[in-house]
Amino acid sequence: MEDFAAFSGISRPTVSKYFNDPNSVRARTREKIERALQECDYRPNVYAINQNRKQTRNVGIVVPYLADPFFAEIARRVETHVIEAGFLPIILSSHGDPQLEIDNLETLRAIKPAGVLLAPLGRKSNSAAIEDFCDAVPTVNFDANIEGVGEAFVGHDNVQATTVMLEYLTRTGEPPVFFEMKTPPNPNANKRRNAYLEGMERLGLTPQIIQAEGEGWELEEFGYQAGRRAIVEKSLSTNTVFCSNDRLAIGFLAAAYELGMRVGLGRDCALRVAGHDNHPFSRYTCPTLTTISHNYSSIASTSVSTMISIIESGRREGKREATLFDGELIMRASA
Amino acid sequence: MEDFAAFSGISRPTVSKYFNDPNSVRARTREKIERALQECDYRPNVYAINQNRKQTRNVGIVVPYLADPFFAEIARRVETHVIEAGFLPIILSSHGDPQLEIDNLETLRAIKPAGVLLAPLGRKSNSAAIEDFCDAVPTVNFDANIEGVGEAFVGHDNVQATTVMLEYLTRTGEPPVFFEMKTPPNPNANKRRNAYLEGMERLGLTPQIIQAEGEGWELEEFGYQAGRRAIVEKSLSTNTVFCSNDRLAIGFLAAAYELGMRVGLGRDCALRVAGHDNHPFSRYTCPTLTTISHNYSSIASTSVSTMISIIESGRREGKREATLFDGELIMRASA
DNA sequence: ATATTAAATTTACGCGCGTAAAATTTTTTG
DNA sequence: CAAAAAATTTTACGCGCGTAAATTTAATAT
Repeated sequence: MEDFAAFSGISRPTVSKYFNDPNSVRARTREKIERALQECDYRPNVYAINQNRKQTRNVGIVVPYLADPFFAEIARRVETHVIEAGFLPIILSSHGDPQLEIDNLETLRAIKPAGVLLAPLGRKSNSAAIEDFCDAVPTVNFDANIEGVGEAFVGHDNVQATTVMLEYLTRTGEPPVFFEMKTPPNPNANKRRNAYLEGMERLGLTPQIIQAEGEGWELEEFGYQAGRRAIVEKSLSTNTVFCSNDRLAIGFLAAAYELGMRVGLGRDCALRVAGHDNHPFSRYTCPTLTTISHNYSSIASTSVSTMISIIESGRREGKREATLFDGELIMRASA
Repeated sequence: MEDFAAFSGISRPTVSKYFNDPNSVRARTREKIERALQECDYRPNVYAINQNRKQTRNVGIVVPYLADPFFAEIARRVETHVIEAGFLPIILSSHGDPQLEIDNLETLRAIKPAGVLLAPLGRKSNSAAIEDFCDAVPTVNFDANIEGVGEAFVGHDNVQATTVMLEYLTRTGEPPVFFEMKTPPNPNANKRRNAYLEGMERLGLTPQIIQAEGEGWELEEFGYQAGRRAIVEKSLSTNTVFCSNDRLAIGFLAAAYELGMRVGLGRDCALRVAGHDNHPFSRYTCPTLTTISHNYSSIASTSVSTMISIIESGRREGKREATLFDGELIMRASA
């Protein structure tokens, strides 16, 4: 930088200031630096920068399972907002492994991020270790709410969304059976089940819940197995199935197809199937999947803007606010 | 580190040596440091480390589209190998955007990685900029081969794989029509088409190619549109469709389902559909998709080990070797 | 034009570590 | 046991930058 500053005819501290924020120097100075930059291909050393800055411009983004297109989609949107805010996003996936989740947070701690956006695994998360991390680094919790994690929570209103779908299904046909994991990986599933139960009670209907066995993130497989079983054993009390999430629904649809059960709205159909999440693949299932979409765009932008305001204000509020966005019914062919 | 070294009773240079490689210090010294470490929760500053090291332990991994489960899967495997080798993986996705691909390489350049594993976008890649990057950083090219990119290439043998599927399809029924993108995003598609054409000629059969229009990575959508059209207009000369990749096949299956065309092997089926890639979702399509799998595991491990050996030997070979792994036929219900 | 304000410069320090060389201690070998 | 080898310690430097304080220069307002 010394040499580059000499070359550009500007002092090193001013050049340093320029790289910190190009708009913080006079226009003529900026021009001179940028002209020199085009001839010199000099770039400041990030390690030296971050060693001396009080705060880095790194922002960590941790998701439970990046190979799931749902999380890939939300991570992509969050990443875009982080870049637009002038920060450097570092995306890490926990691959469904609680230990890796902690390792990821350790990795992040090492790079001293200005803030972190964390979508935790949920039930299996080591919440003590996560809280410990949140004490050290300003964190915004998103997607799966874990009390006490982070300065704020931004997510999907599972109760509203479940209720909307429940009303739609009951208005247009038989009331739904609820299909979910027996031991769901994250707390959203519990909120959805409870909303189903309360909704059915409110409507004066008898609820039925079918639970798929399985541990891990192979949700399509669990949905397929349990779906197949439910169909073969004729354990569904109505012709309508409301799956706790789209991945289970995808597995259920595969089972129904294999068993020759026609799924959809028509009179020739034996079954209606609905999902939840508006998974990127739900548009291409057979039949296309009726589901409820998260407000991906609002969740991503609010998560990031909340994070930025915490970073910039520098204050860690005592109150932890939870912001929920309504889901949107996506009517397709399956229900 | 000064303070921690004093606390542990070991000199700072030796502590530094320990963090560089715990096995490089005497066992008793190591024990003393690790005992101190349990009480002190000291951790070295990565920025100071990387500023002074001749080489970092960072390894960049760049994939064209992480929201595609295929790339998520391969990236996950590569990542695991990189961690096992004692390096820190940095995964970046180009999100299908050539400019972002270049930006990602710039980001990587800033962190001075020991090496980079690059799966390029392909046709749209700014190959001049990529070559420029490869001159500066030891790079291994994987998945999509672009001549001149990187020190080595590791990938899938598209010709062998296509040939195997072609033989399987012709032995078990009518010869396939080839279904692909009109302007495929990467060079693998061209290899597959050519292998199809050569294979058909060798078998004395008349090839037919149907091309889907579209730009970008919404392959299911393009497959759906073109598939629907081909079925409606009855432009398929046989009852068998060999899709250039599974995502197109997923779209094609959606079209066939919607139009009431039963897909599969049985006598009651009107159409056979095969894919290529063994996409993570191909197990859950309706019907399940017959396809050809990459040797994911070998491709990932060989990419990484090639990279490591280049890093450790320090030499940048003049010769650029290409390693191809055979595909494996995955027989499922669709063909 | 002068006074005021804003920006740039000069000078200097220190971040936390890697690393090198020489001196010392400890371990291994014969 | 002495000699050789290996590991550690001591001492010292510098990486490339952020940043602070005091000073000088340039831009703006009166």
